[in-house]
Amino acid sequence: MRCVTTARARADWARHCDAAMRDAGLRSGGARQAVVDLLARQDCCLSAQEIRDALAAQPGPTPGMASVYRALDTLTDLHLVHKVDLGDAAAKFEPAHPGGDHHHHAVCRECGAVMRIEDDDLEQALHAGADRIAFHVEGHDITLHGRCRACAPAGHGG
Amino acid sequence: MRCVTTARARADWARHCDAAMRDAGLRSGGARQAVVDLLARQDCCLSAQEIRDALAAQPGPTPGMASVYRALDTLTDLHLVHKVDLGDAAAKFEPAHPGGDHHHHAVCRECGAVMRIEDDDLEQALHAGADRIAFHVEGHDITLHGRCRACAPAGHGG
DNA sequence: GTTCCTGCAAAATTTTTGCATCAGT
DNA sequence: ACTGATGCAAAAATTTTGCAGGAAC
Repeated sequence: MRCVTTARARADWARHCDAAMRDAGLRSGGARQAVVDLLARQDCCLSAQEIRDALAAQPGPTPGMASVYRALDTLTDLHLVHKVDLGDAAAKFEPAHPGGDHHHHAVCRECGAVMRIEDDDLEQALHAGADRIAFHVEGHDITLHGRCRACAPAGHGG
Repeated sequence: MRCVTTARARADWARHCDAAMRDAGLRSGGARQAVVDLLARQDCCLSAQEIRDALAAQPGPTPGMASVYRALDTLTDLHLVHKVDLGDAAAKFEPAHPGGDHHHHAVCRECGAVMRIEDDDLEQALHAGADRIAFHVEGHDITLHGRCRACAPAGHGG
C-alpha cells in the first residue's frame, strides 16, 4: 500500500495551484500562498487550526484564522483542496491532486490517528455501484472507523 | 434498490432501544423517549435541529435542544443511534438497526436531498479491503456527492 | 489607482456544560 | 428519598462576516 504522496506529486500540485489561481484572476497574497505551500508538504489532511499552528511555527508572518479559512474556502471552490469531515469537531483539508492520489481515511478511535486508505477494488465497486442508482455521482468520501495497528487488541489486528 | 426501512424493523429498533436503555439503568424520561419514538419513524438521518423541530410540531411538550443532544449522545454511546456527518454544518443522526439496515448516503449538491445507498458489492469490497490494511476496522461511512435524478443535467443521469 | 487580500474583532452556528428543578424507581 | 432526566441559560468551539488598511496588478 502506498502511504505517502510523492515529492513529484507535491510539486505538481503546488504548480497546479499557482496556475489555477492565476487563471482565476486571484492575486498572490501572503496568507493564501502560505496555506498552499504548507498543504503541498502534507501527506494527509489538516484542520484549519493545525494549518494555522503550523504556519505560526515556521518563520514569517502568521496569518489570522479568518485568512486561513478564506484561503481554504477559495481553494476548495477551485477544486484545489478537498474538505474532509472525519467526524471530529473540526473539518480537515488536504490537497486535491488533479491527476490522481485519490485516497480515503481511517480514523483510530483510540489515539485519533488518521491513515490514508487507497484501494482500487473499492473504487471500482464504488463506480460500478454508482451506475446502478438514480444519482449522478461526482465525488465520494469513505471513512473507516476502528483501531490502528498500535491500538488494536492483540490477535485482532488486521 | 430498497429505499425504506420496514415497519417491522422500526418497531424492532424501538423495542431494542427500550430494552438497551432499561438494561443500561437509564430511566424512561420524556425527552429521550420522544427522540427515540421520532427516530423510529425515520427512514434516514435527521439533524438535532430537525429532530427538535419535528418534536415541536407534534403534540406534547417540546424538549430543549440540550435534552435532544444529550439523548442523542446517550443513544450513540449505546450504539443505538449512528451519527452521520454529511459535510453540512450540523451532524445528523439515524437509528442503528442491530440486525441490518446498513446503508450509506448520497447528498445532492443542488437541492441538498439525502438518499439512502445500499450496495452489497460495495460492502464486500470494503470488507475485503479492510483485511488488507494494518487497521482493525469496526465501522465505516460512505458519502456520495453529486446530483440527484431531479437535479442531474439531462443525458447525464445515472 | 483600483481591486483584491489580510488581519482583527464581532457575529453566527453548532454543541456542551452548570445548575436548579422535576420525575422515575 | 435518592438518583437520574430535563430545561434554561451561559459557555465553548468552530466558522463566517464587516470593516479598515495594505499589497498586487
